[in-house]
Amino acid sequence: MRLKTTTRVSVSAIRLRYLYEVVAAGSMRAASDKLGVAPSSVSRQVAQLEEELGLPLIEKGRREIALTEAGEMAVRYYRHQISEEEAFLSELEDLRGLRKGTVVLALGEGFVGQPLSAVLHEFTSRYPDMRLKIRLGGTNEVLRLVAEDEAHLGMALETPVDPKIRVWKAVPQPIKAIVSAKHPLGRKKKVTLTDLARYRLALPPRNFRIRQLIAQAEQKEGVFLTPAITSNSLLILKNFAQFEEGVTLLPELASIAETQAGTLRSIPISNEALSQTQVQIVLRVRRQLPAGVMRLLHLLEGYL
Amino acid sequence: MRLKTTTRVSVSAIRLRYLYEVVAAGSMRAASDKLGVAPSSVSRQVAQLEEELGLPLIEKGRREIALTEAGEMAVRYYRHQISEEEAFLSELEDLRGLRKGTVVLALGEGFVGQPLSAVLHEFTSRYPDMRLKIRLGGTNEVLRLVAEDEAHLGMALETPVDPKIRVWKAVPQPIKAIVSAKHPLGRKKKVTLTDLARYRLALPPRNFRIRQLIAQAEQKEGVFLTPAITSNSLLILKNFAQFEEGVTLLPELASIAETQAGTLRSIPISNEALSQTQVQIVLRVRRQLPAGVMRLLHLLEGYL
DNA sequence: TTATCTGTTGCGTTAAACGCACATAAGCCT
DNA sequence: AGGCTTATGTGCGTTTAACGCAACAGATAA
Repeated sequence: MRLKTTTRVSVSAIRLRYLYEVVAAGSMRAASDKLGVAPSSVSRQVAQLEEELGLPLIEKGRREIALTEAGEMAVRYYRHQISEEEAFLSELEDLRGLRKGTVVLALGEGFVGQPLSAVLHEFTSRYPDMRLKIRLGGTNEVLRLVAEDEAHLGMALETPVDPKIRVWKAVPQPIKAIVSAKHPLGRKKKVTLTDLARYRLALPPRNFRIRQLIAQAEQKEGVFLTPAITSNSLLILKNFAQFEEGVTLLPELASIAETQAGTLRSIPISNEALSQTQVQIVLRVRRQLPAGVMRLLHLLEGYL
Repeated sequence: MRLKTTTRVSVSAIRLRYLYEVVAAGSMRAASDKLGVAPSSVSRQVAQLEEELGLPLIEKGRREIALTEAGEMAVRYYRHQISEEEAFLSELEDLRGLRKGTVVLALGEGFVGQPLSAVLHEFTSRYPDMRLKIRLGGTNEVLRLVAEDEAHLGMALETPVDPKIRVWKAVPQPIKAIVSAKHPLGRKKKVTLTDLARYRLALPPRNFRIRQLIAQAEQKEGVFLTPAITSNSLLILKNFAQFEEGVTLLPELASIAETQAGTLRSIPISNEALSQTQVQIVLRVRRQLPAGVMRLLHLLEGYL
C-alpha cells in the first residue's frame, strides 16, 4: 500500500497560537506581553498566517482588533486543537504515571489453575487502571507469543533455548510427587521413579512440558510410568491425589496452596531431570518494556 | 476575566509528523526519503519528541521499528489532528472561493415589503452556500448596526452624517405621491403639498424617516398634511392608494412593481426636501469587507 | 564470519523566529 | 481641526531551531 505523497500544508501552530492570544488579549501588545515576545513578532506571525491561509483574519486599520469570519474559524479551530492536545497529554500522563496501559502475560501450563493469584491480585489492585491480559498455553506457545511481541512476559517450565528469547530469571522448581497426607508415600523424604511406578498415577498429557520432562527421566532410568489418568487440568490431577489415594507429578508451585494447608504433600524425586527443573521468566531479547510491565516483572520475581 | 497564564506545552507538529511518517514508511530512512530530509534529522526529531513527552515512542535496538503504547497513542493523535486540519482548511477553502460565509444586510424602512427581491435572489442563487441575513429597521437602527459591525452593509433613506459611517453610494430617490391610475392626480405631471392636502392621505408613522422628511417639507411650505391612516406597513399604504382612492407618499422604489404594472402611478412632488432625497448604501469607515459582501455590494449598486 | 542494512552522533550551515528601533496610522481630547 | 497617545507594521542585525554531511555503532541475513 502506497501512502499519499501530497506535501502536507500544515498550518503553523505557533502562528495560530499567536492569533488566538491576540484575540484573547484584545490587542497585539497585550498578547506580546503575555507571550513574552516583542509585538513585532506577533504582528509578523499573524501576517504570515494570513498569507499562508490566503485570507485576512483580522480587520486591519482599527484600534481594537476584530476577527473576520475566517479569523473566527481559525480561532475556533485552534481552541479545538488545544483541547484535543490536552486530552492527548493527559492520556500520556496516565501512561507515564503507570496508571494505564496493558500488560500481556503468557503463562505455561504449569500455572493453569489458580496460581499466582496473590501476585496478580496485588498488581491489579495497585494499578487499577492497568489492564492485565493473561494468555495460557503450552511452553512452546508461550515462547512464540513472547518472541513475536504478542506477550510482554512469559513464564514457563524449562524453556528450550531460543536466540530470540532472553531468560530474565530462572528459579528451581523441581517436579515433585504429590500425594495426600494419608498416602503411604507421604512419610518418605524422597521417592524414586521405581517407587512411583507401584502406585496409581495421574499425569498431564504428552504435549505438556511436564510430561516431556517425565519422559526424559523415564528414559534415563529405564523405568516407565503408566498413568491411570491423564488430564490437562491440574485440578483433576490434584483431586486424584487427594481423594483417590493416587500420585501425581507436578511442580511444587502448582500445589502450594494444598501443601501449605496440609491436605497434600509434595515429595522430592531422586532424579536429576525432575529435581533440577526450573521455572523461567522470559522476554524477547532487547525488547524495551513499558514501565508497567517492569512492575509486574518485579512482582513476579519476588514471588518466585 | 483573566485568561489562563499557563505556558502552553505544545507538542511539536513537525516531530509528530516525522514519527508518523517513520511508522508509515517502516523505517527512518524511508521516511527521510519521503520527507526529503536527511535521516539524521528524522532520528533527532523523533528523539526530541520522546524527550518532550517523557516517554519512549519506538522500541529501539531492532531492525524494523515498532511503536510502544505511547507511540501508538501519539500516532493516533497525529492522524486525528491531521483530519481536523483538513476539515478546517477545506472550510477555509469554501470561504476563499466565496462559496460560504454570511452577509448581514441592514435595510431601512423604505425597503420593507418585497423590494430588492430580484437582486437578493440573484445573489443567493449565484452563491448558494452564502447565508444572507437581512435585518429590517428604521434608518437610525440601520446606522447603529453598521457602525457596530452587526451588519456589513446598510441601505437607508437620507442617512444623517456620522463619523463612523461611510456613504459608499448615494442615488436620488425622490419621495413621490402614489395614487391609483384612476385618481384625479394621476394625470398631473407634478403636485404640490397643497394639492395633496385636499385628498385622503396614508402616511408612515412619525418615527419613520420618510415621515420626518415629509415633516421638514411641511415646515418649509407652511402646509400641514393630516393622514387619514397611519401604518408601518408599506403594503397597507399602497393598498390605500390603490383601492380606496387615497394618496400615499413613498420613495419611488417602494412601489416600482405596481407603477410598472400600471396599477399605481407615482407623481413627483414640487418640494425640494422630498424631491431630492437619496437612498444610500452605507458601511462602517475603514471596515474590511469579506469578498462575498463586496459582491452583494456591487449587485446592489447595479440595481440602484 | 562478513556484508549490508539500520539508527545515532558531531559539527558546520541554512532558515526561521526574534528584539530593537523607528515609521505609520487610528482614536481621543481639547 | 490639530496635537497627543497608543497600536500596528517594517528594516536590520542577532539568536535559535532544523538541517545536511559524514562517520560510527548495532542488528540481521547470507
